[in-house]
Amino acid sequence: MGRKAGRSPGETRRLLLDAAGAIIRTRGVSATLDDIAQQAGVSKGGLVYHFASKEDLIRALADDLLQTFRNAVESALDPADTAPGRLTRAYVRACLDTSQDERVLLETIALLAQLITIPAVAELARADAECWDRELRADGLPEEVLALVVSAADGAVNAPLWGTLTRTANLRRLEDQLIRLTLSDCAPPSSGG
Amino acid sequence: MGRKAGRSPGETRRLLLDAAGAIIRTRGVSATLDDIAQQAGVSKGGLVYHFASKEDLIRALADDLLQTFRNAVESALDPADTAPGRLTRAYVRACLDTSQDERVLLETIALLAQLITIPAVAELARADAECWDRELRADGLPEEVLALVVSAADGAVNAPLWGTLTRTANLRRLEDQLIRLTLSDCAPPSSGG
DNA sequence: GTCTATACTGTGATAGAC
DNA sequence: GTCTATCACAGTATAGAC
Repeated sequence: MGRKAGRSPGETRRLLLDAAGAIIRTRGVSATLDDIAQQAGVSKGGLVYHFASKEDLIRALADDLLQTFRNAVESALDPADTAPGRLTRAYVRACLDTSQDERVLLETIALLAQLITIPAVAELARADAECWDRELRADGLPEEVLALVVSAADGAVNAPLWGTLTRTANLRRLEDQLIRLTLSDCAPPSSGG
Repeated sequence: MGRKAGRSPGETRRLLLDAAGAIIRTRGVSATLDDIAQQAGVSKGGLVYHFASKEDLIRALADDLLQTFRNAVESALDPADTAPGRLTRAYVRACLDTSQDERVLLETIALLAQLITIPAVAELARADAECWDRELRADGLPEEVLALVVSAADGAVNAPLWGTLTRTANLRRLEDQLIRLTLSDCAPPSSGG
């Protein structure tokens, strides 16, 4: 039995991670390792070689997704924006971004919510949330504004999780409202664009 | 084998539902039917008699939790409040309610997020979300205010899902902010209680 | 009609062949 | 380093006691 693969271990890992994301998005966390391995073009044993257990695979996938979100926020940072609330505005833009085809980020969150079932992932998410809390608090915004804006952004991101169908136009308007809230304590929500 | 139980079928069902909630809260959706049955004091076969499959059990549990939230909002309705946004304010109060011991509601949401893994539950949640959307839109609030307030409330409810530890004082302040937003288009978030 | 006991099926995990 | 063979156990289905 056994064969050497025509690719590097790192490539196989990424292949398996992407396959896991695709399969679990469709069939939920109860998707079998067989299915995931097949999607990646390796055997089940091959998968288990790279990820000691299903939990290990899912934990790595969650880590990958958390990092993807962090990258999205970083990309949303406006270099010209140096005012207090700079990071918060990037956070809002990343959360409500509708430019990506098929709302990749929203799907990512929905997938993450599935993974969070696993205790190891929950712990990962907790540490990540704590990190965000620290960074956002240091962003220079009044606490009340920060709490309101971040809660709303989080709510919008979580909406698809609960089956709420959010239309692009509504997300854009909410994004504008939230950005305005970070720029002044009292932005009239009724004069929205 | 077999025995008549010293209780009605309905009581057994509720016993099993409560047990499922308790066990799944602790061990996740991967909790075994054996564990749940044992917690309820019946055999695994007995459980399967009342709920044809694990999916069926989880679907019933989700339905029960959705109804619990709906009841919470109804209880939060202020009889003296007849102004536009009446339902929205109850929704906010129910979402941010910290009076219940151990934040039962927040735990309920976290549990629901676990259950939503199952496709049948996702469909249930979608229908429920659509229902809320319809009712809240008919609540007489400007669309921009509604979207902002509901998103923020949803975000606060979902926060524990992501491991964010929300302190009671912060939730109270956010609740005040959101209620004020439903009463005027421009409530200064900085004068919070 | 309700339930217990138990056998069946398929999944995740492991040991070891190549 | 990769994969096959196999094991242990969870979810499901069924038989039959009350």
